[in-house]
Amino acid sequence: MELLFYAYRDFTAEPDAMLAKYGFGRAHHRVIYFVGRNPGITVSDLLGILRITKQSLSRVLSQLVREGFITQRPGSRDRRQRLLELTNRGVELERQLSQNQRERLARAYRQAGAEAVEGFRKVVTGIINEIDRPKVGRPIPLREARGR
Amino acid sequence: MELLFYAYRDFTAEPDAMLAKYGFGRAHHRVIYFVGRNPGITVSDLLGILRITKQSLSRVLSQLVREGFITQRPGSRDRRQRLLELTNRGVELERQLSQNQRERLARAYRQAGAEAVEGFRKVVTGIINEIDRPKVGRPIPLREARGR
DNA sequence: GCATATATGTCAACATGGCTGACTTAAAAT
DNA sequence: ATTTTAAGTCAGCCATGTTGACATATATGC
Repeated sequence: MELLFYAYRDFTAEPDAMLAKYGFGRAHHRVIYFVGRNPGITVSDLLGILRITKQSLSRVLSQLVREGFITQRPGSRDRRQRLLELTNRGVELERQLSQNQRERLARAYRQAGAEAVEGFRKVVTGIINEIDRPKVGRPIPLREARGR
Repeated sequence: MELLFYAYRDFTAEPDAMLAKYGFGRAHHRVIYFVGRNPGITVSDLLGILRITKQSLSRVLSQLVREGFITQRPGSRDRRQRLLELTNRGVELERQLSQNQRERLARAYRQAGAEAVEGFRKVVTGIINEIDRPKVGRPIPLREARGR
């Protein structure tokens, strides 16, 4: 428990500081990250990942759209949906924000060795609620292709 | 990065829900947890772990003291200090809150196996800032014994 | 085709837990 | 005697979560 607290504290500290320069917070980072990983994701799928209310998401998402980091386009199969994607600017910001975290992980992996990384992934996956484990590490299937 | 997000999200969800019944939040949990792990810790050491301002800490700490979960007593060597300890009530709440997390970790450990756990600990430790790694897993040395 | 359900968004109000800045008190250190 | 340190307080701000109520467009089902 202690390990996880410290790790999360240090894992988020530097991106948080960078985000502050844009007037953004950690919530913006999460949205950018998951939209980047799942181009074309729907609002409701994003809500399901973040587990926040749509009112909370709306605040940060509309800011990101307004400032040109994310675009919305209607779904072709279901035109109620607004599929989300990063703009070039969004991709750039994502890259910048994650760089620190990637480097931090890369260092930790290098020091610990491949076998330890394997164990790390196993345990961390085991901490996640069983229902959500299958979707980790894979992009959310596009609703476009999912049918209804 | 994704793994860590999901794991932390699910790791904190249930304690958060329990805390809400007491009118407490995650910040209270952190204080209770670290005071429980480090009986007699000083306010400034606690601030150093949590990395928040004393004004932020004060809000939750004084609530916990007022409601009888934590006691303060002056340091014997340095009487400016207020050493923090859980009351019986505090211990009980800590136990309750952490039970979920301990069980979750125990399940993950059991499924992953001892070797994976070893790797998990190595990698997570590597994620933590180097400067703080030594103190993880050990109680903070009491200032009483540390001298000044 | 009409009724209902769904995807998304919006307004308003509130709570939690961060923050800064300014200032106080008591005790320790020099 | 002066300065530094440990702790606390007051006030106000900001980010990000919440609930509840309601609006709009589109899809779906009978």
